Amino acid sequence: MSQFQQKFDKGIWQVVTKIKPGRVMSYGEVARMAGYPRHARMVSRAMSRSPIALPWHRVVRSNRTLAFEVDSDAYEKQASLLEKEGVEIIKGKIIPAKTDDDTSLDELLWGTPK
DNA sequence: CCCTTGACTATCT
DNA sequence: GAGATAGCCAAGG
Repeated sequence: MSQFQQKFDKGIWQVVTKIKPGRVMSYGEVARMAGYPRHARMVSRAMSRSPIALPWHRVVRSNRTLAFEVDSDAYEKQASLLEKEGVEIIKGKIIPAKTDDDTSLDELLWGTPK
């Protein structure tokens, strides 16, 4: 396993685990937050390799749709996990659940309020 | 080394 | 809004 992978994976996991229930982030956003711009495609790789339980279902495409084929088992699985958290999926589009907590992910990770 | 593969994105028709 | 297109970049053959 390359050294890049080890560092990258760790960064990605750290970001993904901090996504709150009912909220979602795109692959590109996760990659950027972890400090790896333009590595959206690597995010999926990192998640499938995760040794720990990861809320992978909260990571979606930038256009707010699931990254799997609509008919696939994986799609149904992710959709049900999200709906269980109050997320709505209408016409394939993801509508995040309402929350009172407006703390941004940036604050959670870097403690730097806007 | 060259080529293909993605749980991706941004942009243009 | 749906397709097509062109970037993207590490991994694996």
